[in-house]
Amino acid sequence: MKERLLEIFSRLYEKFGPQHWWPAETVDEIVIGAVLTQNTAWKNVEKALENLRNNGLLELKKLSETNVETIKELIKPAGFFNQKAIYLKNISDFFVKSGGLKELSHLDTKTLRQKLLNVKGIGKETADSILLYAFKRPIFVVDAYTRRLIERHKLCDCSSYDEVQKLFMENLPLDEKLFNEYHALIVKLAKEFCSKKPICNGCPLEGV
DNA sequence: CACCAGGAATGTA
DNA sequence: TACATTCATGGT
Repeated sequence: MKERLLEIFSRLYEKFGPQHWWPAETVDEIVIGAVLTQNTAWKNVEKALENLRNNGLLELKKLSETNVETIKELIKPAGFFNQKAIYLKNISDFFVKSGGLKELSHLDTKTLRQKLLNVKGIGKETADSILLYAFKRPIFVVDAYTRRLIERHKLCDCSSYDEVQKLFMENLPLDEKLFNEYHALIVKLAKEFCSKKPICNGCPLEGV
């Protein structure tokens, strides 16, 4: 299994090259983007991020001081704006009251993950995205694409988030750089080949 | 027109 | 634990 997972990574990396994730200028932007992209095309998230940037609100501390209605209007392009505006307030308040990135960085990964999951609006995937891309922790992010990959290539019969995550984390070195590229490459693969079609045409993973 | 996108919360059984 | 429903804009 270790060899198969590494072979898949190699093929994707050779085909697409480094993805340079997370596409953001600051850590705050990563956290905000992670919430906005929940079940939403990244293209729409970029519009919402740009609206926040143009209003000087692309910072967690700023958002914690902004009323929800204002945030709703600015993030509308990203969809689910009524919920996400509240979610952004929740995660912003959490960061502020916790002393910001610097203080939270002192916590071990398990503790930090649990604290993030306690924030309403932050589920497993969003929490792990923040841990991996904002805090640089070696956590594997599992998304819908990852599950399709597992299913189509019959890597295991697991389906739950935790089971799929364990599959990768117990069969790969716990390397933040590796997990960063791996997840980004799976998203890239899905966008290029397997988004809607059940079978990839010209998919770089043929025969794996 | 239908379907999907870098999910999560809530309710039901 | 395992599903079903709801949330909402914008691209294909």
